[in-house]
Amino acid sequence: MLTKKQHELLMFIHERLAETGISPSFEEMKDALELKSKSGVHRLISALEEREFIRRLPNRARALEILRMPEQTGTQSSPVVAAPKMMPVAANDVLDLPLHGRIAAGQPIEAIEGQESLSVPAAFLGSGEHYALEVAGDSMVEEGILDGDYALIRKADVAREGEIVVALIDQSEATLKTFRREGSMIRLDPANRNYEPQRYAPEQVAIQGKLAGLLRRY
Amino acid sequence: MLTKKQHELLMFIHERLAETGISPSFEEMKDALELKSKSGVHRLISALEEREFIRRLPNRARALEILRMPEQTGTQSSPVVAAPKMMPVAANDVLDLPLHGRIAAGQPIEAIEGQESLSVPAAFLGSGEHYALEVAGDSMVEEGILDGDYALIRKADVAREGEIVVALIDQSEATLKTFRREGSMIRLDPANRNYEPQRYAPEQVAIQGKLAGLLRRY
DNA sequence: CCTACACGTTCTCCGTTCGTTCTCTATGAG
DNA sequence: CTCATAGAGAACGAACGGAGAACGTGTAGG
Repeated sequence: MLTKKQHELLMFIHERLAETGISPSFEEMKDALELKSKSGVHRLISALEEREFIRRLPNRARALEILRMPEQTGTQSSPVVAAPKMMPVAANDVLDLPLHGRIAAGQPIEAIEGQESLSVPAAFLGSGEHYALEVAGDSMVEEGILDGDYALIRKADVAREGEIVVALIDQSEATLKTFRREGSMIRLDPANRNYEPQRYAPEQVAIQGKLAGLLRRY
Repeated sequence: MLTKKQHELLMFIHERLAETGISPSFEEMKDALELKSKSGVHRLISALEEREFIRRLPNRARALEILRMPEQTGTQSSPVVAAPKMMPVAANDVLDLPLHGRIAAGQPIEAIEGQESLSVPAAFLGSGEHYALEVAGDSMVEEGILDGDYALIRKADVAREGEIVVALIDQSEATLKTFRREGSMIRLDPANRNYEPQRYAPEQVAIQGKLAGLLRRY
């Protein structure tokens, strides 16, 4: 799927993201690959984007996001049937997302007994690994996320400004909030006037995924 | 399904991908199969592609991707030709709902050219006939229904107090609103302070369905 | 508001790698 | 025999990757 340089660059980005949470600039990638010009980096990035390994916001600085890593990472969780070996999803299929529990403002995710799951058309999600959470509480009502909705979450450990994320605070409480940076701090904004934004040091916050979709039943 | 050479090549690609995450070039495959020309490789690759074992980006270097492996993993159902017989909906299936268009407050449904459709897990809907509409506008934001969401509608011609319905007014304008009665009149309530409830005589209003679900993509 | 700075984007030029296509030949199955 | 599969070899063009420079765009500071 990838050429050596593309692979090398992807690894570098992944490393940086894991370490600092900030994506490298073109300049930094240029140095890391020992190039003397950014144009090559640009082409590599475009190739990775085309192949859906990364995503980015055009004209935004350091706005890279990794969607998946090449092969290896046996992270796939096909819990129901004895997993074969993570085929890339045939585009027209249904995915059974594991329903990990309920998520509320300020409470840990309640584990759901008996591993339920939720079927979603694969075409509805991007690539990457996903899971589902039932939303509890009204902290995101102003974003149209209501109590009882099912949030479809794409696993990720970094987030960009303004994205809605599942964040684990102090390794104990998981919450669904809008992610923002404020200086060196991280701010998690609810979408409900009755609740206050919360500020944390980066070490306190672990991103567990980003909101990728929403299902509601009436 | 595969000839010996095709199988051999597939195995080689799979191995390389698992080990390095980088797909082999034609040159490398040529060597691995102990050929002296790339043309044979090309034909093998084409055969594998045709049989849907691999996928690739045309004219891109090292852009191979394995879709499945031969035999064992009987999980795959040849996606294209499959399923001529599944009339009764197996509970774990996807339904393709016709996407009839966009619906806004106060405008007729815009027909969508080219009959798109939206896949939804059958389990997610109750019984009955359904279709989908894309929501336009913000008239239902306070119910958590946002611009761009997909509303899943169950066909119906009557509604009960408080249900959210697709209503056709004077045979011309379709709108998504909460259904209420007020004396002998019908009142359609938006969920947005900026808009006013509207009152109609029963003859003016034809119910076209009730809101049964909602999908949103982020 | 304006300016500077940091970054991303695009272009041209060049050499290398890689995929594509064509022609001609060989072999085994039915 | 014919047909499908497979191989050799060569010619060609497209994509890849690198260098260097110029140009845009967002953000922050004065």
